[in-house]
Amino acid sequence: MAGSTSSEHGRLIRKMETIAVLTEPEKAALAGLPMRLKDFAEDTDLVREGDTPQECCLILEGFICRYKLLGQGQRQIFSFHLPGDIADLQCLQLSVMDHSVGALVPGRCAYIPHTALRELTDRFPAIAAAFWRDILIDAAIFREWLAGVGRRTAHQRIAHLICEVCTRLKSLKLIDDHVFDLPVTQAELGDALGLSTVHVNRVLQDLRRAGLITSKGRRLVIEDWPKLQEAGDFDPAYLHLRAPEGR
Amino acid sequence: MAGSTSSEHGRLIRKMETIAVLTEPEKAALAGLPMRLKDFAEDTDLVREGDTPQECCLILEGFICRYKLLGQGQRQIFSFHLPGDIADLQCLQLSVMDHSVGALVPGRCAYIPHTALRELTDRFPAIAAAFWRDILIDAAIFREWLAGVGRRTAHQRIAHLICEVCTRLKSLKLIDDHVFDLPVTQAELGDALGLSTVHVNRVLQDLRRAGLITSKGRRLVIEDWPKLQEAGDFDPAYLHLRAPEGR
DNA sequence: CGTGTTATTGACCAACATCAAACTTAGTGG
DNA sequence: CCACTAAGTTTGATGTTGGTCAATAACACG
Repeated sequence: MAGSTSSEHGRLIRKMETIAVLTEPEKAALAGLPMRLKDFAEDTDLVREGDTPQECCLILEGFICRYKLLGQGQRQIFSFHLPGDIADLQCLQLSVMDHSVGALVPGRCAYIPHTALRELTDRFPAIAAAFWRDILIDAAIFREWLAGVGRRTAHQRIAHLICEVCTRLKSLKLIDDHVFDLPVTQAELGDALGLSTVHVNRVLQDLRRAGLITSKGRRLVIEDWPKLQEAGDFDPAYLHLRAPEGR
Repeated sequence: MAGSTSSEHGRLIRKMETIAVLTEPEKAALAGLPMRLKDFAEDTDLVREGDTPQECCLILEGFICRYKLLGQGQRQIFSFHLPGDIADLQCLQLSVMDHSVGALVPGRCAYIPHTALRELTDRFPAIAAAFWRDILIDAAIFREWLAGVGRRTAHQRIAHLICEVCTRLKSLKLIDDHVFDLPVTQAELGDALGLSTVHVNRVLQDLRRAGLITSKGRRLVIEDWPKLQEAGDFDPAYLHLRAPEGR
């Protein structure tokens, strides 16, 4: 815990700052958190339904999702997570996982012992509050997805998701324009949005044809943000971002 | 804070006990919470999207839901709440509401000032933890609904919801068999499950014809729990109930 | 260059939506 | 106790979104 902060801890601190204002001692405490680093391959489960983990999993690099397999072998993806997110913060309070956390691309994460996190939240109520906020924002995103899958058309859902990911990347300062990687297959998009792969493909083509987006490989460019936002009925209020996060 | 506990506070304590073990001092503190009682009529909003409440709303009597209106005038219901639930616990941390809380039938609630709740959570970490747990369970229910709307058929979704409500009522000891009131119109069921009213109606008829349920008015009887549970792909694990809650 | 994964296409189909009307039920007031 | 009314439920006919299946084309990688 010298003066310098590792890039791993920096990721976490930057993320925390998108949801709360941190004092120097709080940042220092975060920077002192013990971390067990781990590289992971594509399609690895970082945590699995039924597990009772003793550590939380901070994403450092990559793109991961939370999901559950249903009775008939179908999959529902609940959320995507970006570097800086702690994907299983919930297991601090709910010991047994009711869903899994899986990597969509190779990446790197840091396991942080529950004991260290508990000590941190005991010493710094502001950090506890920030975690609490984070979990609530998580839930707000579930609600928004629920609204999408329940009541929005396939076109709206896909446009909405693209807007959401872009907005979150910007708030984390991982990008500053409307160009980013969406390292997700169309099948995975379907599992997140409650659509078939084929339909995802067709809708994406529509959005491209309409000039709202372009994409080569996983690189995605939002060509017309206002129209995409409108097409997706997207209002970022539910993300509860601290800073105004621009269009 | 005499020895006796009002029935209002009792409701809250009973609910809290479904998610955590409480000591006597903790129960006493809950019993001492200031409450502003209010009766409400059907179709009233108790809290509205965009509000920044200074009180939380504890349900004492009735059946309420959280919902959001979407761009095209459609409605998505996110959750149903039973007596004992604090429907907008989240506004303790996220000041502005991103959705509304509405009454489906006349009932009664108690508004509890945020200040009192904050003082409580400061003094009793176990209560803070219980609130935290409650919010996480809330999120788990959103995920389960998301999985339903995304990947389950209309028949599964409806069966699943009936199982869920019954299970939660039992955990709150508001019923002890498989008979209960579901004071919700078919239109409202549709808004919760992402279905049209007409389709809800037809599926309910199917479930009745198959002998899984019967209903007269809002009174619903689960005639064949094992089959209904199977039809709904229902596994109560996601509710994270403390006590084993019956078959 | 193969080889496996992902994207794209086409033909066809099913689940569920929409629209509109009729029927029930539960209140309400006389 | 009986009309009257409004809300909710049920039914039928018809339409559409999006699913399924199966084949082909594009890539990415060793």
